[in-house]
Amino acid sequence: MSQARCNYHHGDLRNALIIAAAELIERDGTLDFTMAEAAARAGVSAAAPYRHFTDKEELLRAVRQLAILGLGNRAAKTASLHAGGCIEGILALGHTYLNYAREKRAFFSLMWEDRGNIEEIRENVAQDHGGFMILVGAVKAFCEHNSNTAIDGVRLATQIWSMTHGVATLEASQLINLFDRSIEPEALLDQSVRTLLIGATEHQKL
Amino acid sequence: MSQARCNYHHGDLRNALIIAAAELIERDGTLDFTMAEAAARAGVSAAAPYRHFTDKEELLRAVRQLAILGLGNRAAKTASLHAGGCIEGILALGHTYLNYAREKRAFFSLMWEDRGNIEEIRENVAQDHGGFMILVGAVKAFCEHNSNTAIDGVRLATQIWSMTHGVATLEASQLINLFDRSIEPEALLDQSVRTLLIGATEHQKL
DNA sequence: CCGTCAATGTTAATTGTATTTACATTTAAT
DNA sequence: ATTAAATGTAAATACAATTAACATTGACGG
Repeated sequence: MSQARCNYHHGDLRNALIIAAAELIERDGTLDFTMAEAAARAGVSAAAPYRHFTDKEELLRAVRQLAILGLGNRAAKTASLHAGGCIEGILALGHTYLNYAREKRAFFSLMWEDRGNIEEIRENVAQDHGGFMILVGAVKAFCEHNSNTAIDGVRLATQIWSMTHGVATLEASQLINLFDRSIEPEALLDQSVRTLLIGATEHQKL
Repeated sequence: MSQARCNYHHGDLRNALIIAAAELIERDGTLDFTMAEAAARAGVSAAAPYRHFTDKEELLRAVRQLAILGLGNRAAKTASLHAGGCIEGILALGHTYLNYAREKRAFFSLMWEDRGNIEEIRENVAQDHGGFMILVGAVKAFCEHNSNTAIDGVRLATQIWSMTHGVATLEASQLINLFDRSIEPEALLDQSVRTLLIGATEHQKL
């Protein structure tokens, strides 16, 4: 049943198509694979995908979910490697994000790409919850370790996410070091995040 | 000569097409206008555009330049309204960026969108020079006013750009306040930028 | 002023890809 | 076993980009 195609029916075409699409995106580094290509890769005819997705958009959205999940998983793995509350864990999450943007450029951009359905993106990102919540957890732990309970963890995490997202997107477009070749994205990000964290706790002390 | 179409020849079709495309993008909020639509809006046949652009990509790139220029102009205007060296001027530049991302969502995303030609984006952004350099100028002035000449202005400006870009892109996707409805993008950005600026000068003092 | 070329338009293909239609095969439930 | 729902297939369709073949215009040398 969950076997590959025996005969006429595929058995798990929906997922096979998502994977095929992901592979094509990965291979070409763009989102413009054709439905027929994805179908062929899954071993079915060009029209078959329409039994599972109303259109290419919907398939793309499914791949997007996969991409978001993928980043969330990496984040979880990274978080597990660091003691709670230490600044290094937070920095490592940033590196994970940055590396994902580099290694999976097409997926990364797909995640945020507006195909006229922003609500969809919000749902996906919120649904996952994993990625961002992992960061929130790490930030809150850091604040506690620094006797700072007044500043809101979600707010500080949002600042850090924004910073990281900015560096990652600019880096993905090879713009981050456009005006200064010597800038290294991770170093720049680390320094910025440190400043944000320390700044947050210092303001607290005032 | 630079008049609108008298008869057969348009006179300035290239620019007319860029403007038509920009209008369509603005109107629909997406990049998927058709060449025929743009051509019709410029009052010519569907094939005419190909005398001026090898393909839709090239037209899109021209619009991108326009978009980058547009942001640069806004930044220049903003900068002119503030005394050099004051932190408010830098914050105002951030607001300008953020507003551009909101008001011209499709243009804004077009600026960074990878259509397989990243080098092109780099050239456009570098060429303009205006936008980023305005920020660098403001940051350097701030550093001087704070007797801080050791930290590199370009580097600090890159941090601020990244932060701003992150907030702007997340806001454009309506994600910035996904986990905390009460977050206001400008306030979050202001706070972050202040922290980065102050952090930079304080580290300097150590 | 006239003839010719290059530039720029036009209309009518051509092509590639998404999507739909009409029909076929399976599966699953009664 | 029979039949309805699900899932495939092959053969249209529809649309948008792009190209081809032909037309008009303006500039320029004679």
